[in-house]
Amino acid sequence: MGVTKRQAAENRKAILAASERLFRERGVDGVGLAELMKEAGFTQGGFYNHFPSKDALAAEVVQAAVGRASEELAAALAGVGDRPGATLNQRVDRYLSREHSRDLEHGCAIAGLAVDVRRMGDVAQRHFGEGLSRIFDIFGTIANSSEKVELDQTERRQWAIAIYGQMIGVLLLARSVQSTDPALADEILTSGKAVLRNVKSESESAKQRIKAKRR
Amino acid sequence: MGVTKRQAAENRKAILAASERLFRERGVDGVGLAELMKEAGFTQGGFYNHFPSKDALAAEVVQAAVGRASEELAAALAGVGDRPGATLNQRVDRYLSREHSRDLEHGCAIAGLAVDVRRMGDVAQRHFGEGLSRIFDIFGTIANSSEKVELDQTERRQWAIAIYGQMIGVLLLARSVQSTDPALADEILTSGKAVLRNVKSESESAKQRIKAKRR
DNA sequence: TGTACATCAGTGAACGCGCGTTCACTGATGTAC
DNA sequence: TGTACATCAGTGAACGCGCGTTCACTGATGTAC
Repeated sequence: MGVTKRQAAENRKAILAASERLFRERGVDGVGLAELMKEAGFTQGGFYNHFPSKDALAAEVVQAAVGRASEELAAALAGVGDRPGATLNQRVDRYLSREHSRDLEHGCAIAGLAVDVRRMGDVAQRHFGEGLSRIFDIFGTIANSSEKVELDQTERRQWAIAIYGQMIGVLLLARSVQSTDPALADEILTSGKAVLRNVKSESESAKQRIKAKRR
Repeated sequence: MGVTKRQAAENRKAILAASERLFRERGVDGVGLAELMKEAGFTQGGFYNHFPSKDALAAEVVQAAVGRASEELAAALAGVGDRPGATLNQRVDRYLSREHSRDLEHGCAIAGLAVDVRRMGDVAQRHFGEGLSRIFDIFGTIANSSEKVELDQTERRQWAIAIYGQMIGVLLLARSVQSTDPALADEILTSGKAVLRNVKSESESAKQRIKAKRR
């Protein structure tokens, strides 16, 4: 229909954004290209002007989503961005909030894509792994906010992996039942928050153990 | 072809078993009925002699899988079954082992189905929720194996939810990258085990916090 | 700056294919007498 | 116990449908002169 290059680039972004929403909600196999293009505001045939295949789209969606996730985390922990200086406790409370649990489309990209990425192509999975590894490093910078035990970078990563894993596991369990048993979902979130409360002290024993294991 | 009632019942079980394997590996949307029936040793048309729809099959697969999971857990913790008296540490080590991480078809049903069940019908999701809740209660019985802090049944559930959530989250993160970055997958599993080592002491602070919150 | 033409993002129909489901048919099993 | 018939698990072809992908076409944008 004739469109400026700038407009075409924006349309491409619209397709990526629509795809991410739909893929998170229903999985890559759960959405067809026709619906996906309609959601972005276009007709089916135009898809291949922007992406060589559905698989390539999925890979780019993953790359963009985890890239954004790691940037947002870095910004939040640096005290800049729209939520400056959020403490770890606040982060946990928000992460395990009912709102985040129910917002599949915009929530944590790692939790939203972790299982599905296993069924995407290798390129998507590599992008995911790179983002995940970055996030572990960034998240690990919180570890030394308690002074009782100081961890080096490798140890901080171990700590980050275990705590981040716990947050994701609790979130995914809550999501798995929230539409048919919201009370159970709430109980799961609340229990996770109770145990993760004051993560600094919670993780002191974890830190001790990491230290002990490395000697 | 004419088959005894006993044989027909066994064939039905074969369809369920094949479906569970394929659904865990590729998701319900990732497998067609033709392939599924072939895997079970039959032709496509016979499917509807056993199940009213693919959706009903998925629901029954979930029910059977989580039912078996909770029974096995109960048996293991009671010190009977083929792995009598396994300590919690041993359980964690096995749960976060490379072998369990790579055995998608036969491993923990909760971890294997948690995300997919969200996209199945309500019946499947309700079966999952019931099994999950049962597992929390059973798993919670380990909580009092340390004598420092005694928890009542409600508190033990909170503890179980958080620890089980951590195990599942770490496992799912490892699985998400294991085919393209096995080293990262191993690092995730190892980190999870390091932090969960001696879960009794790890969870002492969690228990303290649960107690403190309830007063 | 104005004209002529190539580019290429968009449309919408079509492709072959596999999907979930239905159906007519087969023939050993299971039942009624 | 033996015969006649109903049942129903299994087969394999067919149904309409939506899938990912391809294609001919359109027409404003972008470029060459």
